[in-house]
Amino acid sequence: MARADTKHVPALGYALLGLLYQNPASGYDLRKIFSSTSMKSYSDSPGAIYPALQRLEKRGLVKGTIEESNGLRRRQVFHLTARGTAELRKWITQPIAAEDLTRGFEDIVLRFAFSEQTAGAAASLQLLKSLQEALKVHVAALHKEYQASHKLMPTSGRLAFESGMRATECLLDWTGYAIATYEKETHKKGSAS
Amino acid sequence: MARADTKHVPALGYALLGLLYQNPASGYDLRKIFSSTSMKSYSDSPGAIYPALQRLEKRGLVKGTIEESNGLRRRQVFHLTARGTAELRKWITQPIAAEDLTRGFEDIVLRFAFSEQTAGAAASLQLLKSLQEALKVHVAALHKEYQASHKLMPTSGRLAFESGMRATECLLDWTGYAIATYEKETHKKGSAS
DNA sequence: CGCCCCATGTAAGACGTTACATGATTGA
DNA sequence: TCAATCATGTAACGTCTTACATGGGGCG
Repeated sequence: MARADTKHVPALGYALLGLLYQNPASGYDLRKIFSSTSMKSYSDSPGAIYPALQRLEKRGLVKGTIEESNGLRRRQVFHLTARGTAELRKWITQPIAAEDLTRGFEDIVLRFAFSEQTAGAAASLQLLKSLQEALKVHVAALHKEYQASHKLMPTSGRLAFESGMRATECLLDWTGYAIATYEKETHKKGSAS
Repeated sequence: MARADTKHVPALGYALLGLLYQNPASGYDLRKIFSSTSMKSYSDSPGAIYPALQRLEKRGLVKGTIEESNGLRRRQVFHLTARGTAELRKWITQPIAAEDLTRGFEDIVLRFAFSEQTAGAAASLQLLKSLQEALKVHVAALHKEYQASHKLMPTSGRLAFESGMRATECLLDWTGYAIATYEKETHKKGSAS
């Protein structure tokens, strides 16, 4: 049994963990999820998924069980181990750092997507609020940089910069909407109990 | 001199080409641009940039000239070759495919950012219109998928999906704004000439 | 002298891409 | 029988990350 804590797990690994938390699945099932749903940002190629599952198994985060019964070729169905659940939860509930925003928002949105089932609605809400604060800071920094440099840029460069600002502001708006959605739900539950 | 046409150039390579088109620069200069401006999505680590420059030079897309004169350690300043300019222009002006939208929009925005200086305002406008059409199709597909699956998702999953839709719609809005900006400029120039 | 900035580079390892290989079953 | 689908895997290759190495110059 290998240690799971020291080594870095890449984004694809967490995507797999999150899906396996919902239902146990084979590599082939997971590939189909990536290729058929809008999770196309993750690779559905066998050369990515099967080695990734092997690594997760080596680290003790998932466990595969061979399913010989059915008529077709043997299938190996993976499910999360306790360590896998813990690792997933740790990834999701960790506080949002400024660096998390520098290279795209996909990882954070993925964390949020899995948060409710894995760590509960309270954790989802906390994640959203943390993200909202981080985004406010980030948007302010972008505006500052824009003020300083927009006059020096060609039109296409300036517009490209604006596209990044708009995308960030759009996500910030979304956090407000998502927080409102969660607070409404919590309120309903609160009044019902 | 190696052939430049057959092999794939990664995103970092194009980012370097685009920056070097604007001004010749050393690896260190380029690293500073990546680390200090909002182009932080590209790696500023020496282990990424120096090998990338070597590869570009091997392919004949850039040429480095050593600058021994100044007091400090030797600097190697790179500039684009004719082939490098051609490759950059080819990358920027190629039509937008549906797959270009599946994994984030960063590459396309980068293409647009460099388009005006490299290929002219007409090319920028064409790129925007092509992007606008592709995004319309993509947004429609996302809506369709949402209709089909949103009832089955937990709240956080549904909201995460919505965040992706909003981001895409936001970029679509931006294309409209950017096109208007360019058409206004063209109009000005047109009436002035 | 020690430390930081300039400036370039390499080595080990991890990860993803592409392409290929294998093998069973179903259906035209 | 040929193709497609199910299902798993490997090998070669390219690239990125992390960490280390080097070496000159200025400054306290």
